[in-house]
This record gives sequence, structure tokens and C-alpha cells, in this order.
Amino acid sequence: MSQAHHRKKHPEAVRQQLLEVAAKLSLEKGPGSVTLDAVSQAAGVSKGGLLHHFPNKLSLLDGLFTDLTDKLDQALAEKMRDDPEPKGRFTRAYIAVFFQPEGMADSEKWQVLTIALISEPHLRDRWRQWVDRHLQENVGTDSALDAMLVRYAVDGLWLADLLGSPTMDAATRAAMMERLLAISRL
Amino acid sequence: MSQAHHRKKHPEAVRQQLLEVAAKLSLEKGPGSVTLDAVSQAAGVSKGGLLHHFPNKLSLLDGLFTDLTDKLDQALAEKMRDDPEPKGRFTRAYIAVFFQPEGMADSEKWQVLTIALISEPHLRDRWRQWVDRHLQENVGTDSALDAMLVRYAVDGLWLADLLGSPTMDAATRAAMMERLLAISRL
DNA sequence: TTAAACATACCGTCTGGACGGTTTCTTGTC
DNA sequence: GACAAGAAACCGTCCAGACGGTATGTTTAA
Repeated sequence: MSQAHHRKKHPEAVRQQLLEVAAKLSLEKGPGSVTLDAVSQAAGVSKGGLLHHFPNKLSLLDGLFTDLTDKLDQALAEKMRDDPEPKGRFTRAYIAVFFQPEGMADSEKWQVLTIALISEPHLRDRWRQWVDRHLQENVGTDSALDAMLVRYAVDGLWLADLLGSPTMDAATRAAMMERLLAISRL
Repeated sequence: MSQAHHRKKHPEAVRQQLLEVAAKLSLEKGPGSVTLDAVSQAAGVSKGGLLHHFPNKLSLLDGLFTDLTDKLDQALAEKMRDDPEPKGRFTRAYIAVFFQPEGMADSEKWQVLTIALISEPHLRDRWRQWVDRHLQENVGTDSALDAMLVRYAVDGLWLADLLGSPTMDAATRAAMMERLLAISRL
């Protein structure tokens, strides 16, 4: 019944809307609810419209991946720019992005992708490439054992958040961040 | 076709077989392939047979969860028994279980569960309870910030394995384990 | 006029699961 | 120990809905 058909066309806006809705949907109703029907309907577009922008489901997830990693890259770059100390710079940015409150809103959207990442070989490849790229870009400054350790800890923290593990209180959280930052400077 | 119908009945063996097949299937063909049809067929049982042991799919995953956490608990208890130093004992067991080669075989079976854990609220609850229980059982000895940090790092490491991230060489891996153990003793 | 941006209708497949039967095991009774 | 009788362990079939995707039409912008 929606007359999106007759309204002004803003393809880029629609495309963005589809991506956001896909992420939002997985948050609120679980990743299993991310279907072409559900996404298109929630975005106020017909399924045909969705399939015009993303020829198949994988390409939708792929678009989401690109979208989020781009934002992540941007956030990381910003944090790195403000850090005068070369050693462990990337690792500290990694920490900062995870612990920043606004960042979390985005990081929650990763739920869909985490699922898709594990099940879809193609996305697993892209993830591997992402990790590899950042590892090589920051080789020398962030390849110390301790730096790796810190980043793994952040990943674990992130996973715990995702799984809704008993959240630690703000004080402990802050202390954890400080500790991680300290190790990154060793 | 199969005359499993007429052979000796070993309900417990069949049940176990179903669980193992479910885990194995997700390893080899991806978690998406864990369907009632596929599992029952691979286990040499009819779908009706499967549904006799597990009234629905969730209860199958639930059974898998119980099975694996039981084994994990057992492994952890064993490692803890051999550790004379109380402080960080649980955390070191956590490290040991993850890094032991045989343990990995089991840990790979967690793939299905990781998926299901994130999507199924019920299993997410069970996981939360598992974490909570072990946290409280070892409060005092393993509630230090550094201990938490180490365990999060192990989780991150485990996730990286799961996602097939560029595996680090054996030497680095061993060094990482040593470093984690060292921190657990601080 | 033409191509992009949508909508509508429809299809094939897969999946979870309900259901009614059949065979084997167990248990109580004599 | 025999034997009925109920329970437990299966099998085979069928189905309703969901889901991804196609094919084709219609509107809008360039």
C-alpha cells in the first residue's frame, strides 16, 4: 500500500535506509529476522525495490559489511591522528573505538555481521582481509605480543557485550580500559 | 530404506550420535546446514526418530550446549586440580583448555552454538548463567582485573580461530600462552 | 525516449514439525 | 518362567509457512 512508488526518488537514501534497517532489525528481533521481506517492508520499500539495490541477500550483507568497516576505519584513523606516540597507536585506537559510548551504537549493528561472518565463507574472507590489512599497515608499531594480546582482549570484551554477558559496572569498565591502554604502552 | 527400525535399540547411543553429528555437520558444511533433515539423515535415523529424542530444534541445540559445557567443566576442573597456586587458578585452567591441542577438537564444535547463542535468546541466557556461575565459584581467586583481562583475551583468541583469522605461528602462539599465564599470576 | 527506480505477482524449495503407525523393551502378575 | 499390557523407541508421510529469487509491469528523472 505504501506509495513509495510515487514519491520523489532518492536512490542513495533508500539504499542507506535499507542497510540501516537491516542492522536495526537484527538488534531488535534477532539476526534470524533479517529476511528480504522483513527488511524491505521495514524500510518502506517493496521486495523488488530492495532487490534492485542488492541483487541478492549476500550482496546486502556485503554492503552492510562495507558500510560498517568504512565507519570503523574512519573512527580508527581519527583516534590514531590524535595519538602522538607511535608505539601501540593502532591498538590504542582499537581500544578507544570500542570503549567510546557513541561507538557502541554502531558496534551493536555488528550483530548481523557476526552471524553472517561465521556462516558465509565470502564474508569470512573479507574479514580476514580487513584484519590482515590493518596488521600490515601497522606492522612495527603494533605487532608486539602485548599489543596483540590487548586487541584480543578487546575482541573478547566485544563478544561478551554481544552475548549480553553480565555487564560490569562503569568503574570496572574504566579500569579495564586504563589497564589495556597501559599494556599497549609497554 | 534403513531398517534401523528393526535393529537393537540403544536410545542413549542414538541420542549421543545425534548430538555428535549435529556438531560435525556444522563444522564441515557450515552452521546453516544443521537442519533436522540433515542431522537425522546423517545420524542414520529418521526425522521422526530425531524428534522423539529432541521434541524440537531448540532442544537439540540445548542438548548440545549441555553436552559441551559438561565436557568443558570437566576439563576445567581437571586442570584446576593440578594447579597448586590458588590465585588465578581458574583463569589458568581457562587458558590451558583453550591452548591444548585435543581441546580444540571439541572447541570446534562450538561453532554451531556460537551461532545459536547469538540468535537464540534462550541459549544466550544459559551462557550468561554459565559465566555467572564460574565467576561466583571463583570469586576472590579470579576476580582481579588482570584475570578478567586474560580471560577476555582467550575469548578473543578463540573467536579469531573461529573466524579463521590468519593463524599465528606455533612459536607466537606458545609465547602468547606464556604471557597470559604470567599475567594470571600477577 | 530511454534508463533507472521502483512495484506486483508468482514460483520452487526447504524446513520445522505434526501425526499415526510399527516394533521393541520393560514391568507387573500369576 | 510365561505372558499380557503398557511404555518407549523408532519410521514414513504429509503439510503449512517462510524464504530467496525471477519475471514483468509501471512510474519517474535525465
